[in-house]
Amino acid sequence: MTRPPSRKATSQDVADLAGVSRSAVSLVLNGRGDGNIAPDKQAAIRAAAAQLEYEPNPSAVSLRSSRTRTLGVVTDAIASTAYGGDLLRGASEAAERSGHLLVLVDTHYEEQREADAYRTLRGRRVDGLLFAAMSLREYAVPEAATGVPFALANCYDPAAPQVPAFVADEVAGGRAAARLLLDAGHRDVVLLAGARDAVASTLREDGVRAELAAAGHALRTVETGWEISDGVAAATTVLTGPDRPTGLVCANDRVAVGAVLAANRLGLDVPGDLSVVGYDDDAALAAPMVPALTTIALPHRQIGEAAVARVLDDLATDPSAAGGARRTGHGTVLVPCPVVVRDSVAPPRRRASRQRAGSPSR
Amino acid sequence: MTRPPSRKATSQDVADLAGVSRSAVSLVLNGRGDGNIAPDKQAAIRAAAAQLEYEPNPSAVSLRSSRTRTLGVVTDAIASTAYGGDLLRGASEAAERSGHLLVLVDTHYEEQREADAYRTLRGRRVDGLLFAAMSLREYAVPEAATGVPFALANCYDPAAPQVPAFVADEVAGGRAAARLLLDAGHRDVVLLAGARDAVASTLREDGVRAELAAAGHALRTVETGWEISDGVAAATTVLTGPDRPTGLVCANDRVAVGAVLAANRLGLDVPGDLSVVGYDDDAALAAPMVPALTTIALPHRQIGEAAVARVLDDLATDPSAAGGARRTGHGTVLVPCPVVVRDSVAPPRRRASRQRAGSPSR
DNA sequence: CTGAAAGCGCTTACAG
DNA sequence: CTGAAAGCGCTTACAG
Repeated sequence: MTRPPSRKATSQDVADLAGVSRSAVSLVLNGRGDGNIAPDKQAAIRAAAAQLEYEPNPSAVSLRSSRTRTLGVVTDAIASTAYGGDLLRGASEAAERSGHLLVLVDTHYEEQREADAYRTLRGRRVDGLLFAAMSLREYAVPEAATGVPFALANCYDPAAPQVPAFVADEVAGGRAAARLLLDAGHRDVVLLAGARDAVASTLREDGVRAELAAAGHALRTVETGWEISDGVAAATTVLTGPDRPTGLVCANDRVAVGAVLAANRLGLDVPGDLSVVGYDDDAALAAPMVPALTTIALPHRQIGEAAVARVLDDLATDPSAAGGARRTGHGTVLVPCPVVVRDSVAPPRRRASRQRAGSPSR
Repeated sequence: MTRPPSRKATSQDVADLAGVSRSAVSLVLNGRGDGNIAPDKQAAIRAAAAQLEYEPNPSAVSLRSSRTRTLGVVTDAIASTAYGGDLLRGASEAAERSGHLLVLVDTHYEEQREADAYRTLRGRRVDGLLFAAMSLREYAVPEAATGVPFALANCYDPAAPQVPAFVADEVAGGRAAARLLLDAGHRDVVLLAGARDAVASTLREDGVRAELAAAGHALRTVETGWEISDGVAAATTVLTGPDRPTGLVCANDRVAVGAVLAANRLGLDVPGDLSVVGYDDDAALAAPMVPALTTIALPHRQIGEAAVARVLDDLATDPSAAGGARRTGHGTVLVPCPVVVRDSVAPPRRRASRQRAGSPSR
């Protein structure tokens, strides 16, 4: 009891207090007491452990087990985006449930840092590895990431389709976005498509086009960027041009905000004169927007959860995994995108004459 | 050389390959070779280490040194916000520079999770601890956070002023925001103040008011929330009421976006008819907005960096810190908020008659 | 049913 | 200048 309070108790301290050996302490605290240790001694051990607030030294446990109960997460920039946090949240909750902790390295898109990140993490002897992308993209799994259970979140490697990868079902999301407008009665839809070099925009466009086509309608597409300003510019062009559409599907919520902004500046009301569908369900933008944005959510949290679950599963399945996982072909899994209905979609107003600019509807 | 490639090399492997003892390997690789080990043997050891890609097992090192080279970060929700990422980025870069890694636990504002978070992290024997708040607030340092170097980022404990705390200088930020408008020639300024219960809004308001007062002007204040929709509502009221101001200081960029939205709906141009200053320099909003928002940036990255540097410093200073830090009174440090000039502020238009709604200025 | 011993991989006195 | 030994805290065969 003269142990200074600042020093953490060891199993020896517990053994001394309970009057048993360290082995007994270990057995009991690891649930292998029954049949090995007398019940009263078990109770004494537990009591001593509780009194001393004993927690096994993880370095010692790791040294013995060659497991660190730690998962490495390398991300391209995910800690710097609002919805990236959701992915991390799903991941860390899944990890925590099984007693694992996440160690995060953010590379901010710098190639050099990425190589270092894997090296650092492997050096730390993480039990598994994850690469999480800020937004959907292709990703070439580097050599440094192999030899340990590994999964991809929000990205996939076309050259290594057997690597477990968890991505949003963007095509279905695009279909859902179009369906929202179709169900409200829109026929005349333009897609503010985002940047063409992003795979998400291509996939979403495929979905929107397919759904519209199935209903017998053509789709007009305008390539944009991903920012509010891109939405303003593109929407201004579309809304002042010929054949003004009654509905807009936007590449993401930021573009949708830009579209609303542009509409307002032109004296057009959303959703009265124009319906707008966003994408992402960005917490800072979609719900708080006026009008609140109807949008397609990205299942980032589930993606994070599923990716960690997979790594943990591989770890449990393959006892030798910590030293070099063998993976069999499993491939990419598509996680559905929930539809979030709010206030930016309404039936198209009967097209009479062009709405007069300058009569804001509220 | 028959070592399977999946097994990581140990110092024994290196010693065998170099033909020396493990001690020699340790000495050389830890920079204490000179004067102890013959130069040619040193070279042999380094070569062997490189060839085997030897990396010391961190569990073994930790067990011996009782240092994990790991810092625990508990956050209230920081991983779920865009600018929270900046804080984490600053923190992890500072940590990395000295060979430390960050382990992050996000509590999502759940009290219970917070207690668990500290417990988990302490159980992992982190060398130091940080609490990082998503936005400026007071924070009662819990018992579980003591006994190890500790710092607060983006928050402070009024009951424990000696705890190192790093926060933005919001008063100076508020002054700077007002100064921007004053310098452009505005006299008639309204503050869309955010929620009154937040300490940031109070501090910013003090700054704005002080700067205006020093110039001989009064300040009108409207309490709002923090979201786009709050900005829309408040700005609509202010802009349609008597004594329409020529300049608006907004509690944050989201409110500023709402203010611009409201102005546009009323047919008012920003910055032609109304100047708007934001706060936060939110990456998704400020620069991409149309017009790009002039705003006051939050120095989140520096805050994260400084907090980690402080913990690391305490760790280095106090050799017994890992087991129970003794801290002397240091208190809170204010980090300045940079001014970011973009396009949402202009000189006030000579007040003639009210600008006609419905003539968008571009 | 229980305790003594070995060993995970490292570093640091301590002998030679 | 170098190697053998001890020990960090744990768990798991292995004797008793």
